[in-house]
Amino acid sequence: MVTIKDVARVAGVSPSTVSRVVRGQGKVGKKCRAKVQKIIEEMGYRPNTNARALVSQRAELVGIVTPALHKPFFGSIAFGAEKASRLTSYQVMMRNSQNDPDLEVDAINSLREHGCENMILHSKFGDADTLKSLADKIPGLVFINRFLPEMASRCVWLDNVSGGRLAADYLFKQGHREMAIVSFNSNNEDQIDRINGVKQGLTARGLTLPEANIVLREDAGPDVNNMQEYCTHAVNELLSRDVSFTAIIAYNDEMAIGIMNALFDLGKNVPEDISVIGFDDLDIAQKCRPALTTIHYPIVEMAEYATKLSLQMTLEKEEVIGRTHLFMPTIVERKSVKKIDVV
Amino acid sequence: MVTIKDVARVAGVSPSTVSRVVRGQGKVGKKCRAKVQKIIEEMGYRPNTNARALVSQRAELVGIVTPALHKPFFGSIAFGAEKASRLTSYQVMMRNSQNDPDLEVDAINSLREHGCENMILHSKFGDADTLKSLADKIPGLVFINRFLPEMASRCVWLDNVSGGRLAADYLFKQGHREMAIVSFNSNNEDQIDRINGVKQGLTARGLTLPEANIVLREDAGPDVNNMQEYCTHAVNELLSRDVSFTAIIAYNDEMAIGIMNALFDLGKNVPEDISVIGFDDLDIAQKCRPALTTIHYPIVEMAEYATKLSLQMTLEKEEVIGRTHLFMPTIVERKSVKKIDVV
DNA sequence: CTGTTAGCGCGTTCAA
DNA sequence: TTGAACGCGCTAACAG
Repeated sequence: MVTIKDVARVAGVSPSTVSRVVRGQGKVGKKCRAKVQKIIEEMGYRPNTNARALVSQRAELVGIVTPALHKPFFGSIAFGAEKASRLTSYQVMMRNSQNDPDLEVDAINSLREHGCENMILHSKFGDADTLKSLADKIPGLVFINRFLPEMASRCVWLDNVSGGRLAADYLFKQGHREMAIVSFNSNNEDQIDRINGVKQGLTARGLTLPEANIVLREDAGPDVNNMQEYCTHAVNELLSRDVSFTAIIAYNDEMAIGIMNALFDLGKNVPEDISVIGFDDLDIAQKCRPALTTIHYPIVEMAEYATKLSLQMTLEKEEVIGRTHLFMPTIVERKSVKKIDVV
Repeated sequence: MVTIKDVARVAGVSPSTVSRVVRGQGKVGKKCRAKVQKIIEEMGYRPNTNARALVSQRAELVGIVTPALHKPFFGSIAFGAEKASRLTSYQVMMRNSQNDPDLEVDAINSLREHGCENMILHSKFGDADTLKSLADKIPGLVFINRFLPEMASRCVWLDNVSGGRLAADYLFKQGHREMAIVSFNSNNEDQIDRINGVKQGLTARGLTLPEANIVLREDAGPDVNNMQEYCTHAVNELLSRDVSFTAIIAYNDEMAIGIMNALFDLGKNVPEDISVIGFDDLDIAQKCRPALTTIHYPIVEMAEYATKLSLQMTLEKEEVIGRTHLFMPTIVERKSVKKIDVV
């Protein structure tokens, strides 16, 4: 391993000078700089990041903590963060939290031991006080996909209410007047927002959504293991209630597909018999048949933005306060919603 | 930040003693150890990994380099590696290579600057010489999903030939006698192996696969951007050749789904009219309809194994040479293959 | 069993 | 414009 001393010796200068050349800072004579630069390249010298982190008390590290990286939604967060980091000299370090608040704290702490000051945290279940105390210690901590009013300027999140409204509006424009919702009932606030958005959209059109048209289950959250089973139960439940609807609004794409499958298994056609709309716009939404009409969640862009925000918070003087970072979803029209002629 | 000196001062001992307690090594008096331990916990002391890495010349880091983390297959590699790392004190650092050999080398080098000695590399296009010279410098470099004969003991890979054979065998048992293959034609050796496997399977049954039943395209590899378009073209091509077959063997699940969609768009039913079989067993395979019969690729287990292997190579004395690490695929039976009664 | 010393590679003073 | 000296937090070698 070639060190700064090696370069200095060969170049006939002091380590300090090499250091100045490497960092492009400080006054160095023109000729001297060129010579040192040349030798650096010849010897293939690369600064030791550990030594740097030690002396400067900051590692150029972006930490990512998400529930499970093999899920495309979270993989996209990692992808976006890496994309943004690559523009700088920062590296990405990651940990899965498995949605366990304790593991989450473990993950964060172990990242901190590495001098990681920049972190993107996807936490749905960590309690606000814990997160607040973490944020006080970690200057570059940013929350993705969660809104904490007391730390609004660190939150990069999506307007789920708008997403719900978008779904209701779109269905209305396609001629639908009676809709149903299949979602979860957990601590996760996203689905509450999405449902409220749907209700708002309908109210604005002078329509209402009967409570019987909403299917929720107490014992499940978005990370339920057997999604298909859950959806099959939910669809059966909905049909057994004997309420009327022409479209189902799903909590997300995964559920939408589970619902389409359940309907398929019951011999019902989507969208001919029943329309279905999703949320997230995962890859799978364009790969299933019928291709899923859904609400696009710009997660890669959000992760890139979150990473840049985090970097800005630690690198620049100006505080990024007084505003939050709210992204807007959009609708992606595909084939799972039928156009109904309004009489 | 609380340092080893702080703990030493409060405990009334020397930093070395604290160090011994922390690492659980060396001789420390029973009472002394207990006291130091208590103070460590009270003060919330955590060793600075950068200082450790600096002095020991090795960081406890597992680096992962894959083409693109937002794809579930690669996300699963990261997931598996993290899962294995979490059992130790190692952290995971990751980079996307975007299938670009230059970016790949960049990624590896920047990982090395962090003292990362353990790396899991998913490289399909890096040339053998480059990889060999990398391997000489990086003691814990492991290749996943690639076989390099000269570095066999560092390769954790899948028996693609067996996978192809498995597909052919299964189809044969379901009564199929005439099959078609839709795949790619790039430098990637996987598809060649898989096709050879299919041929082997058929040969063993006394059957042959006419070349006209194989559709490949020169200008595309597994990372083709518009998979659906590619599959639609491929299916049209196959049908226009007017060859006879009852089942299509796809290169992977993504293609299989593209093929099913193309058939669907042409008004053909899977599996009633044509059977389809995939490869990989991604999440999507069980979520599409008909659910996809496919060859299971145990990628998470392989990534875990690769990580442990890498750790073993750097931590333990015994060399892990003289054998390679070949995983076997299995078949997962779902709904996309029709059972044909053999007359 | 415990403490002292030295040094990992680097950035940051402060003198020259 | 350049160099020498110091210390970041820790471990290893040695001394006691």
